[in-house]
Amino acid sequence: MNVVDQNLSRIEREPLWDRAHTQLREALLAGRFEPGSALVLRQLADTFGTSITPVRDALSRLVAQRVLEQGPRNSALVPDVRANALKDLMVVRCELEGRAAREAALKADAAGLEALEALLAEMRGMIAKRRLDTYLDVHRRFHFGVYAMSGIAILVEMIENLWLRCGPVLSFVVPEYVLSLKGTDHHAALLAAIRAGDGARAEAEIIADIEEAGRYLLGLADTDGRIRRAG
Amino acid sequence: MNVVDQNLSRIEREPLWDRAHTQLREALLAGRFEPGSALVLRQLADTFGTSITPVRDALSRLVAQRVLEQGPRNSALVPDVRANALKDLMVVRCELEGRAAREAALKADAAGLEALEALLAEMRGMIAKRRLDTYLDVHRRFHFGVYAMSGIAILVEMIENLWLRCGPVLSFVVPEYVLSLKGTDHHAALLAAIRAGDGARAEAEIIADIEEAGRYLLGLADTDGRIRRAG
DNA sequence: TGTTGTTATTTGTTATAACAAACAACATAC
DNA sequence: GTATGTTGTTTGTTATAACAAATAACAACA
Repeated sequence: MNVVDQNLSRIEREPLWDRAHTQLREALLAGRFEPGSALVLRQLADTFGTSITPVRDALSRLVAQRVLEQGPRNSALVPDVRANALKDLMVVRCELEGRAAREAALKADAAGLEALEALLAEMRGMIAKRRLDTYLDVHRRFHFGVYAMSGIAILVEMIENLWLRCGPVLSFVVPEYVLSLKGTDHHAALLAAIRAGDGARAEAEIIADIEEAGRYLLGLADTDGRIRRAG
Repeated sequence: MNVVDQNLSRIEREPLWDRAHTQLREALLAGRFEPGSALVLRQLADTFGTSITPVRDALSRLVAQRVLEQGPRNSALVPDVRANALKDLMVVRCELEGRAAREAALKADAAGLEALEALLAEMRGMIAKRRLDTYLDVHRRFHFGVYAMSGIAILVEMIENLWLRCGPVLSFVVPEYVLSLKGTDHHAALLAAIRAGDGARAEAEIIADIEEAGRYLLGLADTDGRIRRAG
């Protein structure tokens, strides 16, 4: 078997548990599962059209990654991120993403800066055109573009995990929030700081960005600490 | 079935995959697997006396936690932590453990401080009596005692993962290293800073502790970046 | 000698069935 | 009426077999 065939078969023969893993992750992020509800093996197997084996595999991985919670009887629960948990997640995010931004400022190269600039412009365009559904995606690429610039793979990986654990809550920042931001564009300031090689300022900007969004989300919480979509 | 029986059955009926997961984790930490080697399902199933199903479950969880690496054909590989990877791990450890120490200084209570003091004394005693095999265990309890004091569960959990990912390398700090430390006792200084409520100093001490051990381990690396036991 | 094709073995993946604990609904006894 | 026991259902766990891809060993051929 030659190299071409190898690549072909590698693409078309993605394991079923991998597919299930990805689909579950996306559904989580999109908020298609009710927080606190249990994910049932046979039920998911039906919707995926597979046996329970790959589903069980995907769920156990998700639980191991703390993306899902472990309920009684080793069942997998959709995490319900309350105000308290979100606050803790934000603390760790500030710490890790702050460090990543600081490192990025030290290691920035021309090509990387240009790519980030393009993403920033794209974000601006989407806000201007009110394309808020796709804004989040570009926003995510911008953030992780910065983190990847740190050159520390483990750091990026752990930040990805944190974003996943914030769950659908992260998507709540649109649409109201983004539009309400007039003066402070932390993203632009972050990029400027990185370009200037100013690690401390880059860290401060990303932390400001995270904390601002965090305060907004926490403001959405009711007395139980449950966070509801603003729209 | 009454409550007593429930608890009994809950204890004696730990899932097989959980057992395998724990045993594999401990073996990893103890360095009983050769770095870079593949963990084979049927082989491990034989040694555990089970079918491959629970073993597969345990391995997939370990890979999801990044404690094991994912090799070709979705096989699970024993990670071989080289100098480069260790350096990155240390960066993230400094960031997270530094923050945890800082928070601990703000939230310390009398009972917790007393417990930490006892652990510190125990560590001193073990060094004095050259009981270096059990030293590491107390050392670990001291560190995580501090982190737990932060009150941020997510932070503690992520630090645990980092320690696991450092793998057997962490155990290399004994015996030579600990005995070579004369003047600087970062652990005592850390505890003093926490007692004084001085978060910045607590963070500085834990970072110094991590970086000192890191420098020692990096000094053990050969030209390939492979780290070998000093003893 | 070096390359190629074939076969046997290894090894992860998936479906399936048997199983056991937990849960819910319902009936029975006091 | 409340408590208790029974039964059926749900649901995660485990063993097993069939499967497919990769690898290794080896034979055949140029």
